[in-house]
Amino acid sequence: MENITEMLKGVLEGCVLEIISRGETYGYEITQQLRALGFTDVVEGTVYTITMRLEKNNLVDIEKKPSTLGPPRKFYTLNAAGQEKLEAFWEKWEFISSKINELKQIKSKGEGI
Amino acid sequence: MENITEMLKGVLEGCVLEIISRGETYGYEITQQLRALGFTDVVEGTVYTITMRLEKNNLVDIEKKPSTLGPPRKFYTLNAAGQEKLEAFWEKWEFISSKINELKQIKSKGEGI
DNA sequence: CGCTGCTATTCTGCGGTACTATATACCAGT
DNA sequence: ACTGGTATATAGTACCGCAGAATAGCAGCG
Repeated sequence: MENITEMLKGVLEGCVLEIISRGETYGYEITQQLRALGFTDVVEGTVYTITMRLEKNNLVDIEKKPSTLGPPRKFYTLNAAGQEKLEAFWEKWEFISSKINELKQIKSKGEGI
Repeated sequence: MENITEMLKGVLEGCVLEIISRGETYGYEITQQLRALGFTDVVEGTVYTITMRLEKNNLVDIEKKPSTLGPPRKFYTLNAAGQEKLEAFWEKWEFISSKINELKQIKSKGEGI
């Protein structure tokens, strides 16, 4: 999918929160999971800026662990604030999603508002 | 709904395209339709920047008509390029929407990817 | 040992988008 | 004259995802 970057704004962070909420994980793995999901063009740098933001806003706890496959990994887990943020994300998504689909349905029915 | 602004990026333009596609309309009316849809915090300035962008990218045709209720209105209609852009928007929306809902379903099922 | 390749984090600057706030214009009602 | 609704226009700000590169650690190969 080409050029979806603008539509990912505000959405990608929510995805990262959701992925972290499923269990302790680190930046590189998050990137790969996003790619597996279908967002194939997501690069490490993008995820990094998001995790940095989560750190800055105190939404995650951090633990550094050594790896046999390279440099040490920074593992993230959601804290209480992060959980709240995640729930807020899903509420916002529900809201916007329903509104857009409403608009789309009106489209298919060919009616005005 | 509070602070959904970041998640509206890239989406709002698509909504405006869709609204215009239903028939000739102008900035102020578009704003009101978006509010009626549920995006209550959208203001004229925001819509204006979008319509300006549509103009700049040659996605709309413009016709100025007098109004008895105030200054003249600038009516917009989609041209061929605008129609294409609109279709591309819905495709992107379908894509992202399905991916996010997939993530959400995994969430509710409590499974990993 | 030097090279390549994979894993993994970090840093910086950029472009695009919505929002804020304000100015301007026109008309109707009081 | 003044307020309020309609309507377009503009400058400035904040935020987010992305590109691109640097750095680090380990394994395998010739």
